[in-house]
Amino acid sequence: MRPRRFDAKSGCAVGVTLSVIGGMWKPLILFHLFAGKKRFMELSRAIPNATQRILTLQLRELEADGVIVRHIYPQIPPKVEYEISTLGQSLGPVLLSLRSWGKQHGGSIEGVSQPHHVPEDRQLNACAL
Amino acid sequence: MRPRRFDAKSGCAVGVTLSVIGGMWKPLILFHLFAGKKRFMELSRAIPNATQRILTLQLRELEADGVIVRHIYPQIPPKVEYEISTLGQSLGPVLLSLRSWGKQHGGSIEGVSQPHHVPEDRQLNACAL
DNA sequence: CTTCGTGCTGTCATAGCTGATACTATCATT
DNA sequence: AATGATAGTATCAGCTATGACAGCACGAAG
Repeated sequence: MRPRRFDAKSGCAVGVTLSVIGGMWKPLILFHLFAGKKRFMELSRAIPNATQRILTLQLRELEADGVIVRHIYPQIPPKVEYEISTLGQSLGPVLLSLRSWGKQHGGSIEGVSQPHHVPEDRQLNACAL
Repeated sequence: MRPRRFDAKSGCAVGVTLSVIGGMWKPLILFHLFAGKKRFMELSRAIPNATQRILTLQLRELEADGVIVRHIYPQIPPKVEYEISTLGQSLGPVLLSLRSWGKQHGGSIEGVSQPHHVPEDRQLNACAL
């Protein structure tokens, strides 16, 4: 009775997938990692609106779900790289599907079509997804 | 700055799509409606774990997003039918994509693979999606 | 006259997700 | 000695989604 993240509780396969990609920043992270392995601070800079704490949490969840792999280099200063796993690769088409629907029909959705007055610091966030 | 439901805040198209289908019972509702138009109580009986209030809210959101259409028959007792809209039809492939990924890889995801002690009344919820 | 069915709506409560801010350890650089 | 970089933790707080429960308006059925 502990709703794991999203709606895995639905019990259906759709819920499973949503629980994996359904974090506030998960799609963003995934798309960045699809472009290649990245270090923690690279991701942090790429997604400035997510605090480091959130980023850590989301990365841990993605890792726990097996869609990304964490490589730790025991150096000083520490170095950690995140990489899409094989399982993560298989999420590609799903994310593309979600993206293309959002692109095609997003304009029809009210509350999204009017970004009215988006603070400039939020623009950085507007990814090319 | 009002996070509409899910992560439309992400600003990316994926977030738009997730904000549309990303409710606890939205996928379930959508799949039931894909099978044909349904009355409110039919949906309520088909998804017994969702309270009527939640069902109403989710249906309203889906309607606001334009993916379902609500037909009101001014009768006594009232009769309301919900139907997938044209826009909603276009969500079909997306949901199928999500479902097939969940089916294929859901087993690898920990925390989902062990439904340990699912109360029987929750089983009804386990849809064939 | 009381109950039932329908399609909601209102109130209250809770729990999880998210955010801001500060802090840590270690070494390199200045 | 002071600062910075890295990869996070810790703590506190709030928002939001979800849930349980009750009520309502209206007519039909008994």
